[in-house]
Amino acid sequence: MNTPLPADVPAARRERRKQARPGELLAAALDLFVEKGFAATRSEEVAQRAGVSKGTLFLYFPTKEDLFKAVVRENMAQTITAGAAAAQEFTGPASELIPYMMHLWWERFGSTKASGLTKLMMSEATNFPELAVFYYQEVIEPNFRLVRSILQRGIDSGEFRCVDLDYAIFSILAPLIHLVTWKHSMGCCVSGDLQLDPIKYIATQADMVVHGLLKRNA
Amino acid sequence: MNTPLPADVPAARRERRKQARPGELLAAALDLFVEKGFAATRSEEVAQRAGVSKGTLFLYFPTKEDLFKAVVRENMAQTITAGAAAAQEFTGPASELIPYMMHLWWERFGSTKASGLTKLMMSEATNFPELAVFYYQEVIEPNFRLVRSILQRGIDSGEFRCVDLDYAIFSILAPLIHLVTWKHSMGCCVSGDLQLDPIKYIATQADMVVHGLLKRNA
DNA sequence: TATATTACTAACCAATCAGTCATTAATATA
DNA sequence: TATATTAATGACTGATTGGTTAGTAATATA
Repeated sequence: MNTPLPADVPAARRERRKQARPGELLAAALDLFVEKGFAATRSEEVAQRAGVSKGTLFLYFPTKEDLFKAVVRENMAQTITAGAAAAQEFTGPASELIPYMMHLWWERFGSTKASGLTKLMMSEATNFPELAVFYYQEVIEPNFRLVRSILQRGIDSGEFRCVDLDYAIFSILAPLIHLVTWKHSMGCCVSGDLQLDPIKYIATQADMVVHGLLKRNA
Repeated sequence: MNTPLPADVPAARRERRKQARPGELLAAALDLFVEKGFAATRSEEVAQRAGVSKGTLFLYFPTKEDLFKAVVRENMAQTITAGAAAAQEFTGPASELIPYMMHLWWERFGSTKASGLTKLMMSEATNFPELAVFYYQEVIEPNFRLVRSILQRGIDSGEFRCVDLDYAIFSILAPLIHLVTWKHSMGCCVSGDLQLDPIKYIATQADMVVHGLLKRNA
């Protein structure tokens, strides 16, 4: 009866910050989608983590799907072009460009939270076909082109064997994709014995693919 | 009022087949889980496809999670040991064993419906940690051992360079996993231009990794 | 044919959760 | 200070769906 109400504990003041909300919601959604997947993430949780009510979330993103799409779009825009520029500037032989680019990729993308989107897209592709197409055009295809151009460079310079580029690119990409995919799936569960060192993993894979590409000195 | 009931159209007779149900339910669940993912698959759909009511499904599998676990266990048991036997019997050099095993893997597993479980486990690992551990122990770890032994064979015979086995195995495994993962995710959506020929893909990857492993003839 | 057993069903329940909307309060403006 | 505007809330809803159970009918047995 007489128990006083929690008084006016600030209890999260009701702030009006129209500018900041979308970004904060997207960041919270990225965290949770990566951590729990799309279906298992409750929209109220996203709102909570962003420090707003569920109503506010739907004020900025009409549906959960729209939120998901915005998360993917948001976090893919930047990293795409940066790599191409780095490759352009590199002046050494292709056999050194490959390990360089692979390490750069890890540093700029693989080791960041955004790499969780790789697994996320894989998991949800069939449930969001249009988004998968977007992701393919905006992320995958550009990466294919970049890797293809690097291989072409090595072939043109006479370093590399003449391989079918459309298939050889996966010797570089598959190990990288596998690394981040593992990190965000099995890697969380079997914390046991087999801990991979990402740097060593990439160094090994780069070495292997370069050896695989180099012409054999007769 | 007088509209006659649908008479006694057979309308799916009510059969009692205790023996056959579990297998049929597992088959239906495999189809749907692979096609739509765990969360997006409705248990009633599974029952329907198996030709029974939802109640019957829960008669044989107490929860949806149990059904999922049973599907994974069911479809992983066989394929594991077959590969090891094939490797044992092979008598040629390791450089030929690798492409042989990779093609065999495609024929026996990659091209079958069961390969969808690879992607499924990846997607659901964090939601089913215990199942992920099971999958790791029963599927992944044995495969690691098999590939490691193949590489060891090539090193022992003097064909291959001395590489770190725990990392080199991914030069073989990552491209294979990537192939089936792609097939069951992006592959469904971007039916467009880039159609990979699995056989050629595997041949290319095998060639690349063998080149990467072989000692360079001075 | 009569009775007992149980595989199977379908209607049902309870919980979950995406999305809504009337209300509230923080700011802008007069 | 008074009024208008709108960002933010949270209680609510409607639809979905995992799981239950009382009852039904197919088989076994006598």
